[in-house]
Amino acid sequence: METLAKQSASDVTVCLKAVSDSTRLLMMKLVESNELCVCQFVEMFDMSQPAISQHLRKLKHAGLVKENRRGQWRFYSMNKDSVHAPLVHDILSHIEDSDPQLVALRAKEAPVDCC
Amino acid sequence: METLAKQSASDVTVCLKAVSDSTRLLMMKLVESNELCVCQFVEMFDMSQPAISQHLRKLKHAGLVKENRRGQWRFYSMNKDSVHAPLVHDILSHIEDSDPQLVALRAKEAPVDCC
DNA sequence: CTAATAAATCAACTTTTTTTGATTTATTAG
DNA sequence: CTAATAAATCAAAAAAAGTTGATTTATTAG
Repeated sequence: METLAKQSASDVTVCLKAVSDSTRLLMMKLVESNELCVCQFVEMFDMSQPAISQHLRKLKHAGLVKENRRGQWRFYSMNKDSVHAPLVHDILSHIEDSDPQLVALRAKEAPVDCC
Repeated sequence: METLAKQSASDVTVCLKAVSDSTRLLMMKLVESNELCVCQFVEMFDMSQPAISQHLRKLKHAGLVKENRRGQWRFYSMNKDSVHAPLVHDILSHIEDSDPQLVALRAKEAPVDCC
């Protein structure tokens, strides 16, 4: 539990709304330690590209992830400078590493040039 | 941050969905230290009785609150025995006590026989 | 320049969530 | 028992969120 950097209830709500969807919650868990590109998310979650982009847009809008363009790819990683970062970190710490969904996703992690 | 009692990602999602609404998030904050009845919530949030009941139903369904009947009133308080309790506690700890919405709600806290 | 690829955006559609008004259930007081 | 009050439930309406297919933008490779 982060004791510093408390936020307003409405800021906390913004963060919770961004993360209260299982796709986006898992995205945050994956991106906590990794940088992933859109095409990798598409492969891992087996979802359409626009659907993945919309989820990433929500996370980016809430300031939870940052975008990094390299070549034709856009990489996403956790924005550790966000006001929400301590809260997100706390939330993610409640997910067990042995979680079956998470394990399955990581097993499907393809190389960047997957697409 | 609770280090014990980790949960599956889908359990965490259930908890986050319950709490990712500003009314319900504030309800949890109020109920963390207090026991409140439906009519008090109605007064404080200035919402219809069925709307309040539906929010409480969601929180109860997720196991976040427990109901206590006394006379014609039903009191709600945080369910500290829930698997989600440590996560909820962590989330609530990110809300500043000086939060204007929270302060306004507490100022409106009426006695139990308000209705 | 042209073709190919990655990913954003957009509008339409679908699904889920929230709110409302009406009704029902349950408890208390007379 | 009857009247009054608290709060749940229900079905319908409204609002918000998620998904899809098509299109656009941008970058890279030839």
